[in-house]
Order: sequence, then structure tokens, then C-alpha cells
Amino acid sequence: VRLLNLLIDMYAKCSSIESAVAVFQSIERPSRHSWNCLLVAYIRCRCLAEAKATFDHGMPQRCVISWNAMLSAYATAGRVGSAGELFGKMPATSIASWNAMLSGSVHNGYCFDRARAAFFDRAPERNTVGCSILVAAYAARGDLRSARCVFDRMPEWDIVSSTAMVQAYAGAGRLEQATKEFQAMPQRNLVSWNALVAVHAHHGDTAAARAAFHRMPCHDVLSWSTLVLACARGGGGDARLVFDAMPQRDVVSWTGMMQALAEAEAMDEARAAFCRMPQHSTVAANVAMQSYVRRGELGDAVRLFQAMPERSPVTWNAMVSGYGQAGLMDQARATFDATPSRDTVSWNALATAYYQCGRLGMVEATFSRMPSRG
RNA sequence: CGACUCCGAUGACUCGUC
Repeated sequence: VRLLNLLIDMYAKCSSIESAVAVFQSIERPSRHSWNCLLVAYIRCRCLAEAKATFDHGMPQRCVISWNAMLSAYATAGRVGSAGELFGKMPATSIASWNAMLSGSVHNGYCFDRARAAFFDRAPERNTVGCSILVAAYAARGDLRSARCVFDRMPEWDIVSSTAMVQAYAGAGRLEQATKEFQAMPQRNLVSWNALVAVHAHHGDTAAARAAFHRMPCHDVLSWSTLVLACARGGGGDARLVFDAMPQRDVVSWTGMMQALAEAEAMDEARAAFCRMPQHSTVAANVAMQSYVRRGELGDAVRLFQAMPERSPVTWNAMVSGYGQAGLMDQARATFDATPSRDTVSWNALATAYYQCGRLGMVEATFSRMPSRG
């Protein structure tokens, strides 16, 4: 039975829900553990409805782990309200429950301080997981001071918390501190190494990115793709060499390669890369569109925009600012009005477009119409 | 008495800020 439980878990990690369910059904007397494995399998494979059915009336008994699994399912789906409701009904909680709530609420735009107070400060206990969630969240918000404050108070550190701290330093532009923290880490793994390469890539330091890449003991697609991006950004023209040397490529590497070509003004090759990509993605189309905008070829950008099967919020925002840069304020405004879900970037883009078109009065008007902050 | 199942860190695109 234990082996079969393990099998369910393995299939779930491969998103092969049918196989996972089949293994579960082959167990004649499933244990509580088996039921949890099945529940987690549904969650991992994004079958929320089945997970809920299993949780509500499938499993003979539920333990904290089952509750936590459902909590995190809702939280990662962005349904913090449902998660909170469930949290309130729990007969007993564990640290993982509090951490799941913390993670869900800091990632889904609720008031950060309230989330922290409710699920971290007021939690019965805290561990490295909860602290890492906070450090990472502060890093993402660019709040180095608060990240450090949490990090420095931790009783002990692990790879995850240290990697988050490396990101926090790098995000604040403190490259020396970031590398120092990296060297001070208790251990390193693939993720922390990848993070370091990404830090250098983001900073435009191709040489450092490459050096880190060659020092790491092993690589995955993500490491390689990050290096391609570093080359694309640094403009060294070596992106192609890296790309060709990759053992396997994914959407990101293809997109990075295309971007490198576009930035090197090799538009024909960039176009060819776009067409040869095995999978198309909205991001790749956005990158292509943006290349046109940067070259002042707005007609091509618009054509691409109209032809895109899917548009993300980024697509809409990029189009608004593309029109703005071209001085086509009416089109910028029309695109903004047509944007399905406006975010802070949309509003800033609109204000900037007005500014670029010399309509200073409208800049002010836009700011006063903005829903909130930014 | 342990082990297994639940929570945290890594890559691409848009405005502004540094």
C-alpha cells in the first residue's frame, strides 16, 4: 500500500491524473494516507471540483493534512476567500495551515500588512517556511529593509530563505550583498544557482551570469534559458551559441533567442525564430510586438496585435504605450478603454501617453481618475 | 520510535520608479 501511495504521488507530479486514480482504485483497502495522496493528486492536476468532492464526501476521514491540502488548493487558485472560510472551519490547524493562508493572501493582493498580522504575527508558531514566504514577498515588493528584518530575526536559515534573501538584495540593486549572501548559504541547489544566474542576467552582466552558470554543478532548462536571456540582454551576440548548445529548449529559450535577434536588428531571423517556435505563447507575441514598437514599425505591431489569438493584460498595456510613443493619442485612449482588466500599469501607460502627446491636463486628470496607488 | 502525504525560494513580455 505504501508503494502504491508513492506511485499515486509520482503520477500526480507528472500531472497524469488518470494513472493516479487508477492506482488508487487498485488499492483494496486505502489508508487515510492513500486518500490524502488521491486528494493531493487531484489538486496537483488542477481538478479542483474532484478534489472538493473527495474532500467533502469521498474520504472516510480527514486529517490536518487533508485540510491543508484543500487550503493551499484554494489559495494557489487565487480563491483566498474560500480558503479563509475553510480555515475558519478547521477543527485543528498546524503551522502549514497558517503558512498556506499567509502565502495565499500575500500573493493575492489583499492588504499585505493585514495578511502578515493575521497569519504570521498572530500565528501560534512560526518556522522557516513562513519566514521565507515573507522574505520572498518583501523581495518582490522591493522592500529590502523589511526582508532583512524578518531574515535577521530567523532562528535558523535554510536554502530557501537564503535564496529569497539573495533575491531581496538583488532586487534592491545590492549586487555585492546578494553574492555575499549566496556564498554564505548553508548549501546550494539548482534553484539557488538558477536564481544567481538570473540575478546577473537581470542586471545585464552577461559575464557574471556565464561565470555562475559554469560554476554550477548541473543545469536544467531553466538555467540554460536564463543564460540565453542574459546574452540577449547583454547584447553580446552569443545568444545563438548558447541556444544551439542547449540540450533541450522550451518556450522561454525560444522567446529569448528571438528577442536577441530582434535586438541585434536581425529582423528576418527573429521572424523566422518566431515562426519556428514549437509552441506559441502570448509572451512571445508580446515580445515580437514590442520589437516592432521599438523600431517604430507601429503598423506591424498593430497587425500582430490584431492577429493574436490571445491577449494578456501586458499585450493591451504595451499597445497603449506603443500608440502613445507614436503620438497617436486617440488610438491609445481607445485601446485603453477596450482593455478588459486595467491594472496600475495600464493607468500609468495612459498617463504617460498623454504626457508624450503633450496633453498635460489629461495627465493630471488621469491620475485623479486612477483607482488607487502607483 | 521513525518514514511517507499538506505550506516557502529560481527564467521571458508592457508603464512608472530607483
